[in-house]
Amino acid sequence: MANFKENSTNQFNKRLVTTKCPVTFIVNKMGNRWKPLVIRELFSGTKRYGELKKAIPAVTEKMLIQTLKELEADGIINRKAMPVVPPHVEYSLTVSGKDLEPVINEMVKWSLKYNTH
Amino acid sequence: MANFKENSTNQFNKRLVTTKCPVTFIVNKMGNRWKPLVIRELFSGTKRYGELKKAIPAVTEKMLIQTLKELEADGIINRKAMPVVPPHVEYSLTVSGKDLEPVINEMVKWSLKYNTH
DNA sequence: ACAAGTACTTACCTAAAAGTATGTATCATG
DNA sequence: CATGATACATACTTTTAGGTAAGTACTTGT
Repeated sequence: MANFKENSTNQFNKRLVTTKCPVTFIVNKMGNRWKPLVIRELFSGTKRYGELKKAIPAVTEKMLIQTLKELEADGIINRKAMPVVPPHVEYSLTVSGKDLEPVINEMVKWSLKYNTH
Repeated sequence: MANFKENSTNQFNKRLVTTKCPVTFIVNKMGNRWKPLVIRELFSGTKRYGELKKAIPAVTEKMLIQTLKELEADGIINRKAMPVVPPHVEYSLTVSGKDLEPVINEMVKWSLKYNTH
């Protein structure tokens, strides 16, 4: 019965790298599967939940909500819920979210140059 | 017994996002836990395997090798093995690897601005 | 009474990423 | 003949990101 201590090491390393490496820091904020697509949608302005869902058909509701919650918790998007029924919720980029544009532009430039599909 | 087809969906979505989203494309190439650290070391010039290991103490040999293999397979680094004993292997950035510098600079800029540890 | 519409929520599950522990090849040197 | 030095390799294990399936809340319209 091997005495595994992987859990602590894994979490320790994750935290270590996230706090010490700025690249990993930003990747954690916007590098998951659906985050870039959501951010991209919001670059063109405020969107409702249903609009985001329609714009990104492959994402499940669970993953979309989860993605939105994380982006909100990280201060990248704003969530504005209208107290009406049926519900009406609007998502938009915060200042730091809009500030991702030059970063993403550089990333896209590199990808277009080196992705020879 | 639920008829799970997650595997195919997961892989399908991964492929979909990687091919359609340039941000995900580049994140897949250099966004794993240890890749940015290795790339950063190589920005300052060619390094031996042992030097990389010493410069990044937290990484295990397995993960370092795996990281180097992937970076090599993706054309981001070069591996030059000298046929001597004990072995002498040198790693360096390729053109596309060096081309990551402006991208990484933008990423670092954003992180330093918004990481209020 | 019940369906429609919108934005979620939750319990459960799988595959992929990361980590552990240990072993390998080769030659020079003491 | 065993040890050191260097750069890996491999079998196994855990954590986590992502996915499935199904349900909830609230009100208006029929």
